[in-house]
Amino acid sequence: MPKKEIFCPVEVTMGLIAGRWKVIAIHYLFDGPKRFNQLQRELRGVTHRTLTKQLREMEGDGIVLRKDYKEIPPRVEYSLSPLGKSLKPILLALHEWGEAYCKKEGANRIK
Amino acid sequence: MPKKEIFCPVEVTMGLIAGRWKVIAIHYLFDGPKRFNQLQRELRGVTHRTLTKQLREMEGDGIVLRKDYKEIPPRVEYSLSPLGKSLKPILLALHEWGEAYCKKEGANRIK
DNA sequence: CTTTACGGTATCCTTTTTGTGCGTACTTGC
DNA sequence: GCAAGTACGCACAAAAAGGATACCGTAAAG
Repeated sequence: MPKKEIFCPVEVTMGLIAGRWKVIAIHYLFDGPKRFNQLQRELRGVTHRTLTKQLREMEGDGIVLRKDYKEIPPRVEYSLSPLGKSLKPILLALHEWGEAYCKKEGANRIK
Repeated sequence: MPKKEIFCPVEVTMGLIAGRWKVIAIHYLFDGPKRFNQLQRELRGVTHRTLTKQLREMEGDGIVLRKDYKEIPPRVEYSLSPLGKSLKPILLALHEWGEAYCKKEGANRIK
């Protein structure tokens, strides 16, 4: 999205979670800390470049934590910060609504 | 967003409301039906082309209704469908979280 | 007679986002 | 000794989103 002045809190939140893989990444991170490649495999389809970018953005926004163990071969763990965990109600709301929507969609297709 | 297979309901919902002006438009439509130009003025900054596109997409997804009065000069009213209105909890969650985030941001800046 | 408003469509262009593929430094397993 | 895995960075390319502008037909206002 191009830059735009944001006045409404709703947009603030959207600005932080809008990103092709962010919500799903957050979703998976609710299971607990994950290593980079583990996450990438779970998200099936992200390239490392994109995943890195989105995780780093979320780190910058304070919703994801990055722990670099400085080992060789590299080991990096991503996890949700408390702020990130506080997104749970939103994720739940999105999930619930999406599920209901899909059911309705299915029902409509039968007609 | 480029095309991508969607497996998770969370993504379904995000796919429908991700769009530069969609959530704010929905926000304003919670006030009641609005005419096109009225909405455009309220959203300060959208071009009519973009607003048209986003409204039509939402119409296609079933969350917005479009009533064309077939008058001259044209009169078209947009409103939320019941499905659109059912997004309220999500909007509220986004709003609440965004507000809390902004306060925290402000607090951090003072440090 | 000109301007303004309405609700768009069509065309072109810029910005933003995401993907592709290569390179890296080092270790472990075969 | 060679491949595979780890967590990226980087240059380049493609795709998608959004914006700028012109135009349309009609009518009311000035």
